[in-house]
Amino acid sequence: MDAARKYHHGNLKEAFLKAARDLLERDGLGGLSLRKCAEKVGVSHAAPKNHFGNIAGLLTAMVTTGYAELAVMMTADANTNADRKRRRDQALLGYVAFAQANPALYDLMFSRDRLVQDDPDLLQQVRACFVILADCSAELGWHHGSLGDKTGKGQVAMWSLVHGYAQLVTAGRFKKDNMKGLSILDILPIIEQGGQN
Amino acid sequence: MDAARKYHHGNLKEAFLKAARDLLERDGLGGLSLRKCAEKVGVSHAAPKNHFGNIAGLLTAMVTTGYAELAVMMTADANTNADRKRRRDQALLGYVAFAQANPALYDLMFSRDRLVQDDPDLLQQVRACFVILADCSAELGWHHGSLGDKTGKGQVAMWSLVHGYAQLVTAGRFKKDNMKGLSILDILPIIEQGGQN
DNA sequence: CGGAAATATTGACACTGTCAATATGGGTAA
DNA sequence: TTACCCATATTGACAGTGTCAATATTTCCG
Repeated sequence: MDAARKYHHGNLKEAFLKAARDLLERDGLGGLSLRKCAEKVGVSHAAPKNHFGNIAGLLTAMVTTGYAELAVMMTADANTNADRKRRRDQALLGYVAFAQANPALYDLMFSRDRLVQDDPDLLQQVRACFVILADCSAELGWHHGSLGDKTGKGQVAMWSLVHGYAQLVTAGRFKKDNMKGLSILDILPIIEQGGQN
Repeated sequence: MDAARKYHHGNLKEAFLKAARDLLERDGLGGLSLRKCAEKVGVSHAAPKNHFGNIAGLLTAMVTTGYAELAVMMTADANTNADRKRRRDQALLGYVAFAQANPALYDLMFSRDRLVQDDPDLLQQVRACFVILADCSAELGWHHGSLGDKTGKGQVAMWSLVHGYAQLVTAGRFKKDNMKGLSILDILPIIEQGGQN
């Protein structure tokens, strides 16, 4: 039997996730509800309970796929033979591009009280993204950061900078004329040794 | 007549803001509702409408006071004769301290779809905080940033770094052993020229 | 004093998440 | 095939939510 038609409806879980994703980016988090998802998919209002338990479970599952996509965006051209600096730049550009393409989802990915914070799948995907970022900080010219860095300063700085930049950009906080054209790569040199590039 | 007893109830607006603030930090954003605020204050469930219009108005007013408090935290000892570097450090420490003391409120202060984004009072308080941060970036040794900087790179980098750090810290994202003891001042040298201090 | 305006209450409505009870269908062992 | 079990889905109900219109109450001010 077709794996996509294994249940009464089919892959209802994935259908819910897709519906929720659409509603989230179209109407924002306030426009997303379990009942709207169910109606959009064409099932009863209580159907999500079987697959996600409650709304936190649905949001957590959706956010988990978000982190997976974020990792993909950061490593999209890692198979090319680009040099390390170019791969690092691509990862950071991919990070910001993901946030800009999915602003409401990105916000939700850092929400504290709407998710199941200790969900194993979620934690795994978060860690995967962090590892990629840690590699980026290791490839900077900082005298602090490296992959084997015991202080962790490089990772904390890189994680903070790119997350803060992504969140503020998607929130429209950089609208002044002298900030409008900047990208993450424009401000990255500031955090390298002496702004050497 | 007493200004605090000018209306039927008294300063109901401020009473609502205080109740909302308490509920927010106690039960999180999910535990905050207009009706709970009204019950906590001792008035009817529709009373908030007269003062805030809707719940977005209440949250916006609360967030606006949050930005005002953030500005105070950043400039707490500005009247002392501390040197510029010390004032800059105090501003950044105050910023992070505010976020850690009010994690749920800090999150809400950067929410996109629960606030009235174009509220004049809100925009004014946000700008006031940004100006203080811009001063901090100007007092760094960067060859890019200064108050008269036309590129804005220094301000964007500083704003991104401290916001990202504050949000990630309050979200508990820096729990690995090599990150636990770090403060914003520990990672700040990384973004200065050559990490000279 | 008396009307006007600000402020607060009441009642209603649609919408939400969640739960218990029930129904439906597929998978599987006999 | 048949009969059963269990995963899956529906139904109906409930408390809680924000918002609104209509009404009531208090304060302000000419």
